[in-house]
Amino acid sequence: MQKSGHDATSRICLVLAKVPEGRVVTYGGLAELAGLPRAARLVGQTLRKLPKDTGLPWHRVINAQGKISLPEPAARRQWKLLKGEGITPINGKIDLPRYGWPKPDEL
DNA sequence: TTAGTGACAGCTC
DNA sequence: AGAGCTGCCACTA
Repeated sequence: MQKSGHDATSRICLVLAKVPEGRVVTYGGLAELAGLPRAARLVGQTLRKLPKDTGLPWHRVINAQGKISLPEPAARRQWKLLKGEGITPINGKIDLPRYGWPKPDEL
């Protein structure tokens, strides 16, 4: 959303916007889908800057461990949003193989 | 232009 | 299984 459309930020937002409800994507995965392999950290920085009124599903982004990477206050909100979409943590973690996106095939 | 930083990931102990 | 260390990429000062 800023300059043109070939900025890392823009591409990340574009891919993020494609993440369907009830699914989640890892930082690394999102980076890769955005054409920025190994740039997981950049995704974090980018998401962090997103305005709060953004329509992007920022809450569907979690780390490769299936956990929230945000600091406490925000972490709770993210969990709540995820649960609101039907995503329930198992043992405090999200089952990526199950909720991960994209998914080549639906069971 | 160089150095420092971060909402990560992967490997090792 | 959990904690720690290192690597990586793009961004900001």
